[in-house]
Amino acid sequence: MANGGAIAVGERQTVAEAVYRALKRDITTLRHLPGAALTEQQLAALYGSSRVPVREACRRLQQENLLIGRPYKGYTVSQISLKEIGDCFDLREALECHALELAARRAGADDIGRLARLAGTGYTFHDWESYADFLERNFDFHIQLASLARNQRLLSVLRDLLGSMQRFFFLGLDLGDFAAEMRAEHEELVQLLQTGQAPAAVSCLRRQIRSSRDRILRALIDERIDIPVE
Amino acid sequence: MANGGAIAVGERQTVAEAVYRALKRDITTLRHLPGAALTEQQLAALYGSSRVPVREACRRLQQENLLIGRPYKGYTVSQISLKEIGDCFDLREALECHALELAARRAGADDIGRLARLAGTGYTFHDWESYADFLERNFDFHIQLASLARNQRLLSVLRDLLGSMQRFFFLGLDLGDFAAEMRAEHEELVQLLQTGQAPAAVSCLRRQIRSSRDRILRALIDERIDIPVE
DNA sequence: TGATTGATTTTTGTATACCTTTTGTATACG
DNA sequence: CGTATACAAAAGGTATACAAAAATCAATCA
Repeated sequence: MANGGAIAVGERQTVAEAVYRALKRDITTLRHLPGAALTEQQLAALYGSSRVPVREACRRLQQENLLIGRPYKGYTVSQISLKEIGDCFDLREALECHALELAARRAGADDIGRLARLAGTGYTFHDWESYADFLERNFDFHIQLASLARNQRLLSVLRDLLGSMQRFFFLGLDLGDFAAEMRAEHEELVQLLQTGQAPAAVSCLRRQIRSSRDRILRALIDERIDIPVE
Repeated sequence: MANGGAIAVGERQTVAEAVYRALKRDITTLRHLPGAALTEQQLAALYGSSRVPVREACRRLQQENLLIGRPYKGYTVSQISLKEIGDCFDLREALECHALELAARRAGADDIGRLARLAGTGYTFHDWESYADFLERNFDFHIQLASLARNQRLLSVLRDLLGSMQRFFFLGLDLGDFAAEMRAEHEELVQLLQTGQAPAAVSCLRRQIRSSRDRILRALIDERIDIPVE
């Protein structure tokens, strides 16, 4: 389930919320490419509303670092740079590993069971539709993992961070078939948690996050995708 | 905030930005108490604008966890609970300590010098005006510290987090005179950094953050301030 | 020829009016 | 007496119109 923001599940669907979701989806699935220039009017026409809900959506995405708005100039989809990928993964590692350390002390067996059910997901290589689906499940897995720590604030920060990193993964998925690899990683992690090996689980997670970063970077280099260093 | 809400020189100031700053200041200085109900109309009248800029400010503060808004219902100033204080300090410790570990590897001498200049600040006990000033400088100190890590994303997350924690400190300052203590802590930290003792600096920072949390919690208990557990 | 200035255009910023949703209340009905 | 329903009040949600700021471009002057 997407619900990327800190919004309650049963929330009423307002136009602003719909535009936010649609725009975020189009950014993370690279329909709006990094660096693309967007104006409120264009977006209002594209998503079929007036400027007001569009504006609200843009402001939210701006705060999530997916859009950059400049006064009286319009919005630009954030660039993906090597440095930004590195920064995000570094922060992610710190947050998730810390969460997992807490989780090992606080989580119950049923919590871990719920996690296990989210672990076994994959995707079909070159099936563009299945990417979005997989990324959503992968997102849920990591959020569920972090929620074991029972720290709402940490969870909300991680939600935003992972949300803004989705498009990195989207880039990576199409450049190599990692479905089996990632699935195995998830299951290994769950196994370690279920058998109570907390420190091993943390270093396992750390290893996985780093290899996830390296997969993306390697794929970018191999395919000669040209993205700015900084 | 440092200049009492006056317009910074050379800085672009829209009405929405002004309302945002003013409202945030009034929330962090406890002029709007936790749990207070606010409506867009009230705020528009209070800050002298129409509902549109107020709305934008409220959305930003909502995303920063200072306001809670429910569709068609209005806004509520976020409650301060013991659990939330704990969560925030825990997250802060993870973020700042991680930043400091990176900083020790990446910072130059001039960076640390800039930090040293921000360390030596205090406040006057029971001088309400000096609290806001001190908190602003303290904020700058910790942001400057984290910026040594050269991770923009981490910095931006920490900014939001510390911003939403300001009112905790505001509560704490009025309940005890910690000016000298905090100043000494800052200077000890700078000293360790200048002499290149990275691991000692990290554990020093960790100790300081925990004692900051304990000061606040102890003050709340001593003064029999009644805040919800969760 | 180059720079400067002023009009024009583009785009966001703000105010206002109106719509939708929610909630509370009063009244009628079982 | 309780419940249901309808209506009204309150609040945010949305659309539209207009203002203000910034960029652009052309015309003019040194």
